[in-house]
Amino acid sequence: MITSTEEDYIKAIFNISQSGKRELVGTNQIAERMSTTAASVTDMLRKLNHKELIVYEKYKGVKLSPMGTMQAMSLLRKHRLWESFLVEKLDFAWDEVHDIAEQLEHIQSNDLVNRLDKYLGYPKFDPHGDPIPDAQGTITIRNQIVLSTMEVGNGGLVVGVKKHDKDFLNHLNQVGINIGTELELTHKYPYDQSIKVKIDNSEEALLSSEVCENIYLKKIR
Amino acid sequence: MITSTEEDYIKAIFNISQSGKRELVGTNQIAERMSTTAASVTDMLRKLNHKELIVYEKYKGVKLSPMGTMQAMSLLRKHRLWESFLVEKLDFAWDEVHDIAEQLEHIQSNDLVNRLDKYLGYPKFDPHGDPIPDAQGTITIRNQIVLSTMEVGNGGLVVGVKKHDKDFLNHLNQVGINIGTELELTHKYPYDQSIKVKIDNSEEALLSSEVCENIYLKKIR
DNA sequence: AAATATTTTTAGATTTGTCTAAATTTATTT
DNA sequence: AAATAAATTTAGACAAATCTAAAAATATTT
Ligand SMILES: [Mn+2]
Ligand SMILES: [Mn+2]
Ligand SMILES: [Mn+2]
Ligand SMILES: [Mn+2]
Repeated sequence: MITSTEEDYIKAIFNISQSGKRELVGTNQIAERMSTTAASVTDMLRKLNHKELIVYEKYKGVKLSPMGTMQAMSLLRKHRLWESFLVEKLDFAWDEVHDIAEQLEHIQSNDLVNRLDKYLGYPKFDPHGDPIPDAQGTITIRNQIVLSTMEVGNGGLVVGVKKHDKDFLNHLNQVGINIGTELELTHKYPYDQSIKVKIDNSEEALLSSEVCENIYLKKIR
Repeated sequence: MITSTEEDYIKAIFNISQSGKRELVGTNQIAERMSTTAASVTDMLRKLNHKELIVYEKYKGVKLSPMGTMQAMSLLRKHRLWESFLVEKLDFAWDEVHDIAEQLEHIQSNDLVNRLDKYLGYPKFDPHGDPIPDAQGTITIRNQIVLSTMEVGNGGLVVGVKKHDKDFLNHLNQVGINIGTELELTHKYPYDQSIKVKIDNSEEALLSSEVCENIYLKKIR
């Protein structure tokens, strides 16, 4: 048995190790992600280690064990399937679903998640373009580049976003960018790394480097 | 803020006071329903009383306050809408949904439950025939009688069941009774209050008094 | 009305997840 | 390499929800 608090820690460890470069995740990183104290994290790490969900050496840092990784996949699967349900079936916007999915992912029932998967038509990606692990925990990998690394003159389709917070997604809504939007890079300003893009072959928009670093594209030319 | 444990106690108090005759609910009744000890219940009653969700006098028993009743309605609404979703959309059987809904009812989001309601087409009753409170907490009352009180020669449509446990619902499945099934009472055995019914105008079945006391009918003649 | 039985509450512990403050270890500077 | 800074762990405490055993209140029986 794993508690939903433990599940949240597992997910935090997975997310941090995905986004960062180092293999081992630090106590303070987890504390910041979970909005808690380093002391609380140490307590929990001891517990997760005892349950063999993580590999942990005092002062060295932590990584998920094979069992922990499976748990993380199961959680991502549930989180992303529920987000897909909320957007596809209940007409939520992509910036409204994260907090609700954060609760729904803890519902315990394998039957439920598999039926939900079937009901949604076995989607491969969630409303933010993140891959949905299948029932075996396997993830579809997609060819994608970060917008900030693209050259002037090239273009692509928006397939995902790196950040999921309301403020960022809302900004994209305002600019007119969503999953599936076509972008063509028309100009780069070296001074602050901001860029100009043509959106769906019509209006142009200026995007800050902050924004460019958080948008994934599938190149089309 | 109300915790999901508190929510479960509120629901237990509501359910007990509905099924029983007395207005006030006792500590032991709650303890049995919640599979916990009387001491734990007393602790929680003090807490719920402090939050003004119940009206509580030491040793006297307890009832829901107006605020507590509202909370109970909100919970029933969520529980029953989720059960409807599981059966209508995910093809669960009516005897498989209770435990999952027991978890889903604690998800916090008014927007979610109202969108779910709309998505399901504003159903008035759940898969067990229980009324679903609307967004204002109002319940549709239905004309129904308990099968055990019906006279020989009369008939009706099954509109609900009093118990929700797997074993009981499974038994009904085996006999061929579900919501909407037509029953005609053909014989009563005074010895043990068991009865014979004609199901959907074809086969006959024998039902024990235990079963008859837990089936609600809408009389058709 | 007294004795007995039942129900309910209190007292004192336990587990889980959390916190602050202090101590320890590791990393970085000088 | 010593000093300083940063990261991490330990110590000790707290709130929530639970438990067992004992005490107190209420209900029932004689
Ligand atoms: Mn999310
Ligand atoms: Mn997502
Ligand atoms: Mn139910
Ligand atoms: Mn029901």
